[in-house]
Amino acid sequence: MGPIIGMSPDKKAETPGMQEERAGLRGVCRGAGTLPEAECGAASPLATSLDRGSGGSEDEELTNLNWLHENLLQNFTLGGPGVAGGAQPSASPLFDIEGDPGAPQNPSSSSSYSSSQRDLLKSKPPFSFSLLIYMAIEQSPSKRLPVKDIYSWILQHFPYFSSAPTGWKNSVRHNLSLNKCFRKVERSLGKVNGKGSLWCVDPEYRPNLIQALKKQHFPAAHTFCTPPASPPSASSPPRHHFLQGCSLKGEPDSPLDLSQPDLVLVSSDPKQDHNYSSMTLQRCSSRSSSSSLSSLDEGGPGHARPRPRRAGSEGFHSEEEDSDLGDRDERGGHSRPAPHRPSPSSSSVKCPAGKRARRELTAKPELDEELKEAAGSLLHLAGIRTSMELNKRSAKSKKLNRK
DNA sequence: TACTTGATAAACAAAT
DNA sequence: GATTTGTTTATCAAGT
Repeated sequence: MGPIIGMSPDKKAETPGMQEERAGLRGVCRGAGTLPEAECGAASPLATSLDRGSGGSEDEELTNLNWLHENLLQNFTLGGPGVAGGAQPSASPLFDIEGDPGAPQNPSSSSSYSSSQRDLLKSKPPFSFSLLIYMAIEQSPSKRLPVKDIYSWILQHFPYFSSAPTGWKNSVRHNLSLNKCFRKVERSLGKVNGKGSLWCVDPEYRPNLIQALKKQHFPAAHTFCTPPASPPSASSPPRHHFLQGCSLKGEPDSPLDLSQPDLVLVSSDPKQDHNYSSMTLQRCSSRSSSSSLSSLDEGGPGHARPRPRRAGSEGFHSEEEDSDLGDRDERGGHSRPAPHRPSPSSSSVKCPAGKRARRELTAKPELDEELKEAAGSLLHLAGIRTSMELNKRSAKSKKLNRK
């Protein structure tokens, strides 16, 4: 996905107002989208272009993702009751960031938001479907949702889809099926209501998803900034209502702890923001063309190497893990078949049954805790590593820009 | 140019 | 039988 928009030209045409919105938001983002040093923490060695301040070029302004933050902020602070699937925004750090239910968090209903900002809500979300799904799932109390509720969540938070052709649902299902980050779990026994299974996030990939999410959301590298010791200053722009709250709340191991935007490296380089390939973190194996984060553990294009053992996915793990090797190696390590070319060996390569079997295993809560810890550790390590790496790149691109 | 990634469309099967 | 869900394949655009 390209930066900011990431949609095909025809899709650009679908949202003709985007450019104006972006232009309009530039002003907004200047004020609300940048990270004050104080918030990021002066001690952070990972300051990025956003933090570098207003010295950025016009081009940088156009390409920076601050407006995404705005969008995200707005979308995630939309909150509101009645999220399908039991997702309860108000109970989520994403929605009730500061634990203040009374806080005005609904920009769409707030007159303080410009029409362009509201329009932005109706523009195509700058998140891949994987991330949307991830957010939806993680927003649910049980961390698992049926497809239908994933639809609902997306619809509710990204009104763009309400008017979009229904193909997006197909894409959602497609992503769920193909993206290893998501796993299917059976509905709890006795609960026969509803079709299909529940979907949850594979803890193993949670850090990857979080990182990808952060990369899209928070280009400013406030990586590993410690949570602010003091409450947000009154001068903080609206955006920080989200961010600060995020960093204030936060159990370290909380899944999709967007309440910790600082935990994961974020590159300020727009060119990197959507470049999952730049991630050095353990990554999802490629499962398909549309598997987001799909090359996370590829080790390189076309590398059919054994996947690293899981750092802790026992929640979904079983003896099937053995077949999982085969499964994932076959599907992931196999890498993606050459584009536009049917894979002749697909019958021997694919192992949907194995995946199904694995997916049907339900997570064990006690193990899930371990997974969360493991994920947290991974996330931490990965964040440090990638941030340093990306900082290098950032410096490099800076050099190039000067030339 | 080749490759990766994400989006989209479509077809199909199974479940409800 | 219609709809929903899940899987798979193919194609395209954009970025590297």
